[in-house]
Amino acid sequence: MLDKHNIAVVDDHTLFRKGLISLINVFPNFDVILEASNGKDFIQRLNPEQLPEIVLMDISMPEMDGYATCEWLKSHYPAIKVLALSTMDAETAIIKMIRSGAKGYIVKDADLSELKLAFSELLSIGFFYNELVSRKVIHSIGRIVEDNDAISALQKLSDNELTFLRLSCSEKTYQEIANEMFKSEKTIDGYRAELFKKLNVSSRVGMVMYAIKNGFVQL
Amino acid sequence: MLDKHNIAVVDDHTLFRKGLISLINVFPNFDVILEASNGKDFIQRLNPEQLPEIVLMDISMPEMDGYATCEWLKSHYPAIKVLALSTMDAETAIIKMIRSGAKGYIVKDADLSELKLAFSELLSIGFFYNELVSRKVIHSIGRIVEDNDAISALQKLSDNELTFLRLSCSEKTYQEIANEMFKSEKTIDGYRAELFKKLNVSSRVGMVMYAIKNGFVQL
DNA sequence: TTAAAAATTAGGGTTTTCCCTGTTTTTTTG
DNA sequence: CAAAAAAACAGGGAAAACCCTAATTTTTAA
Repeated sequence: MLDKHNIAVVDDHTLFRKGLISLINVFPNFDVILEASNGKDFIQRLNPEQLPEIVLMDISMPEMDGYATCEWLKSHYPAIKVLALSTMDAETAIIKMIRSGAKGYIVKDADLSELKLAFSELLSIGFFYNELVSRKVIHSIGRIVEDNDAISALQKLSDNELTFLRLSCSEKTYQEIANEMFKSEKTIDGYRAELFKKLNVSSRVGMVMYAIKNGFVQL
Repeated sequence: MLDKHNIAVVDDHTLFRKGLISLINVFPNFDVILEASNGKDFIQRLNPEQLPEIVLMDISMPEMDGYATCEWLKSHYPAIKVLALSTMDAETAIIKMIRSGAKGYIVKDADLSELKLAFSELLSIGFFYNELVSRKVIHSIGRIVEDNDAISALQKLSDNELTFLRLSCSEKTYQEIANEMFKSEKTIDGYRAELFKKLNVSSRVGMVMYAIKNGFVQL
């Protein structure tokens, strides 16, 4: 009898999670020993006596998202490998997740063989960067080399910029946003200009779409 | 040996679909006989010799989405019951799907027992409206009664309005959109005004957010 | 405790968006 | 065909968004 590898699955969509677990348990050498609906839930359930080797983790989750959970794991259990799982193939999401310490990235419409491959690679060579991820990463690095504005997407936004960004995803005017943030209109105009640069957009619509695409606001 | 009920599963996310199928096949009296990755694929694979009784169908899919597929089924195989499956609990999505002929609606973070219940109800009483759906529907009807602007969200948009809406989800100016559509700026301004009314918004940002939220554009 | 850096505020001008009202053209329908 | 409805187009004006440059205040760090 071969020893099975322990897997954890963290995803807020119950049906998806249960389905995934059911699929994984069919693999002869993998065993799901832990499931959780978000990062906080996961940390609570994590039993130091029986740690998973691999955590299949969704990015967008309530309470505590994939990025934060990944960061937490990196500092608390660096040996545990996170395989990020997402519908988004947005470059920033992938880069951000890898920066947070994920060892691999797989999209939800991958097929079963790819998931199995990802598990194997994670255990053998410690990471799984498929063609999609490689392409995005190279693209990102390429852009950093040829145009160092483009790190922008990964630059952190200040609290005020973030608040402004969120408030901009509405029908409020900049003036109204200024009032709400107790700042002058000119300050808000500064946030706008700064965000346009950082996010590489040139209109409020572009900014809002960026915010939605990258999960800064939820609809 | 009891006769099993035939199920079809239509979802573009392979991992999710496979997982779901694996889950359903555990149910003793349900059997997945057909899977497809979108509406077009589903219609192609549909075998009149062996029709499913229930189709578990995602809403947002490439090529042909849940609404269109549902409409097609309503006119071609009215006996087949569609159980809409979505991450969105947006009111408009639910209403729109039900209008398209879906007999039930279930969210992806429902639990397994709810899925089973939905199947049973569909077969016994022909529909499954859980508490969530009922609430949304009632809310929607309520709004229609007290404020008949609100049907707006469900009013159809003309082809030009739809094209304009999609093009607006970008950093293009209205002038650029006008050129692209070979229309005068004033005509485009008319589309804008009409959409503001229909979608009940008052700014381009609001319009764009509506479009994204309701799947008129994908990010 | 200063010098440097970052954040906030300002002035002022251009473009785009928004919102009226009304005319002309095209399409639909009795 | 003629009336009605829908679509396209227009003028013009106000508000909001956008985009410079630059001064002042606050924070950071040598």
